[in-house]
Amino acid sequence: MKNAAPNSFYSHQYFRRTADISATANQYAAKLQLCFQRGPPVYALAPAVHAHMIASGFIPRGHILNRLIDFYCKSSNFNYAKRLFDEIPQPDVVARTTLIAAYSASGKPKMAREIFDKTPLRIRDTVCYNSMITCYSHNNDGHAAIRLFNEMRQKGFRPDNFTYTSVLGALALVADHERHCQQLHCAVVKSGAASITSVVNALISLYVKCALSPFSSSSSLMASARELFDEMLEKDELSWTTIITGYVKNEDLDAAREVFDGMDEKLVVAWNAMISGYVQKGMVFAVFEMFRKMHSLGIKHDDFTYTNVLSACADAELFLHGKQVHAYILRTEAKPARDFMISVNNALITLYWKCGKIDQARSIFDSICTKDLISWNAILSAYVSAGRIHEARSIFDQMSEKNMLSWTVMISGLAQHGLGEEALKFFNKMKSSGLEPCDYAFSGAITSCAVLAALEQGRQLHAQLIRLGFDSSLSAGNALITMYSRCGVLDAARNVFLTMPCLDSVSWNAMIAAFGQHGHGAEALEHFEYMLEEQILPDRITFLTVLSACSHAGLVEEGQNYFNSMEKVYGITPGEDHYARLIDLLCRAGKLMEAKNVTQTMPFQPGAPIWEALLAGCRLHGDMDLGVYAAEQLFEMIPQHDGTYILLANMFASAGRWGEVAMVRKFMRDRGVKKEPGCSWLEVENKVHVFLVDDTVHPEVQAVYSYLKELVLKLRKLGYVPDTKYVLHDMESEQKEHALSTHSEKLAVVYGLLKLPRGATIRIFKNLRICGDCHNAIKFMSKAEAREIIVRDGKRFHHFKDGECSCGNYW
DNA sequence: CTAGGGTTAG
Repeated sequence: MKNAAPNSFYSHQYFRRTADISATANQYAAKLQLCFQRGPPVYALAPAVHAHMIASGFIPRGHILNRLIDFYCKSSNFNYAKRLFDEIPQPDVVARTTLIAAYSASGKPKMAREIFDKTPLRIRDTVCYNSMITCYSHNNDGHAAIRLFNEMRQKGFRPDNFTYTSVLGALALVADHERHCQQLHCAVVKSGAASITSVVNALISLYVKCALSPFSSSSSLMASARELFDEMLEKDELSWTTIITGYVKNEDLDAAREVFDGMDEKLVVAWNAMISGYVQKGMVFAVFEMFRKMHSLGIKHDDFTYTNVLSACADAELFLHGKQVHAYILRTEAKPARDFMISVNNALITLYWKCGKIDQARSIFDSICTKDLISWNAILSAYVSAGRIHEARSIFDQMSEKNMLSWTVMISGLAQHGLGEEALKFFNKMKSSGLEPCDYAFSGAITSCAVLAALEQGRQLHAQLIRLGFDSSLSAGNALITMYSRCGVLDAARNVFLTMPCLDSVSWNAMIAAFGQHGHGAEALEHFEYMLEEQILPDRITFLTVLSACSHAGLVEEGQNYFNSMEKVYGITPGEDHYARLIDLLCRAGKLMEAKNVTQTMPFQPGAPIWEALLAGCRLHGDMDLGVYAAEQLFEMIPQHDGTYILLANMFASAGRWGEVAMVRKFMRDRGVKKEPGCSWLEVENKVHVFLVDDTVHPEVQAVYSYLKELVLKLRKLGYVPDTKYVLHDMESEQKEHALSTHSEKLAVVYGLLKLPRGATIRIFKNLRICGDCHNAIKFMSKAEAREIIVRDGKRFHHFKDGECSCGNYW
């Protein structure tokens, strides 16, 4: 808050003391002038001054009325200002310019233009043109601003300092090349404006903006900017901060710091610029150092300083530091000032939720008197990030104004919590509400397609993305890698990965996970090594994907080595999820005792994921005793989870111990645990077809059953023998074979064979893990029908071709 | 009445 007024200004005392029923026009003018000098908060006093005028029967006209209108505009009482304006029979150019500026500030260039066009040419002046040019520039329409500048000169108006400064700002919006800078630089010199400080400042900021463009060399343009700065005859506050922020934006903090250190009187703005540079680079301790130095030098922190420091704490999840800063603010700032610090409160909401304190974030939110859109979006993100979707929805519904971010937060939040259909509904609603989705919104929608395995829809989104020019977006690219991979098109995922202009750890993690899920362990590990070569540091997720990849491909030793290197080489302490994957890795290789040892030597008590991995390993290798032990632990921890019962029953069934199988099933019944029914689906002609186990719902299911019957006879001739140990019920063997033939994945594959054109790959998705007999049968189908069949089950992908599966029967 | 610098939401 610039020039914050003393507190007494918030009461009407100031006016009451000087109030005089016979105040003259000159006295009112003086009073308003005084308010104007005291800074922005005092604009809010317009109603008080106006009330006094009304009470004393004074009718404001001319200059005084204009100033009153200006004050109403600036204290966001715009509607009232407009009413006063409309009552003037023939408003002069000053009144009109005031309104143009107000429309400009509230992002309504069309309304501003309307006032401007209705202003007769004979009363127009340079200031009026300046306002309109600035309005275009503020609303990102550089070309319109430049057109108006040319028009103004054509009509004989002389540009002044303000004009040049504004127009340079507008030119910066459209210029992105070194050549532009040089041309404009020449034009400024020719116009004779090159000695005006504000014009040179604008020129410097033009060089800075062009330096940020990917088409030009940052260092040479910044060198030119610096030359302009060094040669300036009269530098003002803005000259210093423009060059400092220029360096900060171009990520040259050392150069910024050098200029900063050379300032005699360092302004708050300059401090804030430096701090924001350190925040963006994640240099938290440099941020704190600057914050403390300001304090010890007696330079007052303002709301920009606070928001910067708080966001540094939020990014680094330094909860205690953030809390201390919060306490410091409450101690230091006078109470009335707090209402003006909405940005600080918004930053506090973010601090608290990023540190996992959702309810504290909520109480900050509730304490804000006049919440803005950022407050609402911040609390929305808080609930979404915590998976509290219900509360998030209720916040979303309460919002009177929503912008792109509000929608995007909802879309990506729903997608990340597996609510793909809902997310896509929001994406479509957003479009129909007239908002153009940004690349983040797209990445949420694409993630939903990954969740739903909706390949066609995902492809369409990809096409739209390219049309809108978002194809170089990092977040959209990362989402596409995952989407194509999870829809079974590994090649497309790799193509996206290869054509992305830059990659971050998320991109690498997504690609490594894709190779891993498709059983390409070697490529996954190869990409991990490439990632290191590219100097991208692996994170917790990287190791989860690497360990999974090793597990899926049976690379036990490699996996163990990577696990051991986590802490030693990369300083990442393995969490429970990492241990669960290590155990999974060991179990699959039959090293059950080693896996059990890990559970005993781990630095924490084993939880459900650990026992689940162990139980799955015991089922695979028939270790009944250890399996039962693991299951008992799981019954204690998550008694309602159906997976435990199924794994245990499967384990007994494959050993032919039907008594125990029946017992497990009785347990399930007694405890009211329901098995999630098997369900498979595939896309045919852009429509999703779902098959349940023993399906009777799909309209064409009879044709599927009869073709399946035919097919099984054919497969038997090739050597297929139904493996009835995968049927959990104890029944006659013929019945068992029938039960096998109703599995949803078989139905879906057969539907694909019937409906998809010859040679087209069949892509099936299943909610649970694929059953052993189906796995075997589909191998035979791929040979008999000469088809590539890809099945994504609950854990991974199986590529069937020529009677073989990419998983090597190892899943 | 008009210009140019620093902040917060994924």
